[in-house]
Amino acid sequence: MSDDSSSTVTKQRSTMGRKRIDIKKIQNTSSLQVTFSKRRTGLFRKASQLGALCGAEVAILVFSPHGRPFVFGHPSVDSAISRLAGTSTSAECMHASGDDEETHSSIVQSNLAHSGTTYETSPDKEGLCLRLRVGGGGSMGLVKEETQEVAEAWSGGRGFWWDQPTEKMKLHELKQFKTSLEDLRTKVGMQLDEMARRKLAARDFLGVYRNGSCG
Amino acid sequence: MSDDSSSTVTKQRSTMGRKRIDIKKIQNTSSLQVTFSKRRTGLFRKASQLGALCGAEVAILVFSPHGRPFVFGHPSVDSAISRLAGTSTSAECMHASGDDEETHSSIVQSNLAHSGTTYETSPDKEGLCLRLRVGGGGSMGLVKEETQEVAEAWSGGRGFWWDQPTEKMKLHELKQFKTSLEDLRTKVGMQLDEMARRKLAARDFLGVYRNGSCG
DNA sequence: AACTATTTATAAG
DNA sequence: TCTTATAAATAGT
Repeated sequence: MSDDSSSTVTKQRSTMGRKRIDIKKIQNTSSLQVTFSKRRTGLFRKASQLGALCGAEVAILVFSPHGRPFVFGHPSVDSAISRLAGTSTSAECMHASGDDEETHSSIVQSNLAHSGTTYETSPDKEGLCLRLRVGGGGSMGLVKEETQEVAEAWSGGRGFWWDQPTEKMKLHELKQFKTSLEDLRTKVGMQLDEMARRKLAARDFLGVYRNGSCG
Repeated sequence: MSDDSSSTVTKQRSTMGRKRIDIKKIQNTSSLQVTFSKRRTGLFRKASQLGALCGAEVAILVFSPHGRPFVFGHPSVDSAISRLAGTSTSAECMHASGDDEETHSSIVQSNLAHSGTTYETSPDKEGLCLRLRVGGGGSMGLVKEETQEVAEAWSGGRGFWWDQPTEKMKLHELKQFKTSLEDLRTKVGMQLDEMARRKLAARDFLGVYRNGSCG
């Protein structure tokens, strides 16, 4: 607006700006990687916002085209899926558990990939660290060692600790994840039973009232 | 630009436009619901785009603040999580399986909630329906019944079929989901073993070369 | 990784 | 649900 206006100096745009793209598989390998990276980040950001704004439980699993797994959970990496499982069983209980002591502000993100484990937290980084310490129950004798590595990474000062290649923490995460999955599977199984039970109950109900006045 | 310009008629803006918001829990119940709905839709859209653009496998679980579960999977509802599990085992196999016959164009969405099971597809609704027919293997003798209900819902014409209260299909989905989870758990367990194995290998490697010239 | 023109998502109404 | 003004995400460089 406030430039010299009528000059003929056609100022070169530094970029062509964003272009519209078709939503179909990107063929160029390098741009695919860039896009995947950007969009996965964006997806996780959106998920964390959904969790924070609405108090929703969110879990995302993404496998990159190369096969690397990425996991996102709100409100925390090691509890999101299990909490999700916990609330998934019965809708009746959910209203209550959905609102209690949510750590809405925490944004947690985990890459289980070879590229290294990553976590991000907004405010309560210490809370996350603590959570990691408390961790999986430690019956495998590795938890302490992992915790140590986490702690060291934290106190490192320069560079974010999630940039450290922490093989041990990846193991830790996977253990958590596995446990959570087992829990979730159990809960889903219970819900199946519950639904089967209700179906039978409904059948009985319909049987009893099939000539009744409740229609 | 081309309106009567110098008139003093200050045209009322129909809206104040979008406003910036803090990412913290929305207190107003109704706006929370609206926001949850919009943003969950947006999240699923982003996920489907990520899947389509990059050939990534994506699974999302969301529990609304009210406790209703929503599931998204790419490339399809009943296969996404299991495919995810299938590709999660070894990175080597993934590159291959990531590219074959992806139904990138399909956007599939499922609500397991009481509000009724919902699916959405962009182009290949019939493909989805077919997929549902082929479904879980049917050793429980319920699949056929479920399929029937799906088919009926489809042919209903007016109103989207996912508005139908299809208790049976929810059962179907849950079965699929449970199976997928079992598979995924198994695969995660295998990956744990794999990582443990690699760690030992690395230790051996480091042991062998601890005095070598590779540093 | 940073930049920016543009598209896309979405808060309000 | 529909619209609109604006914020936010992101494609291409």
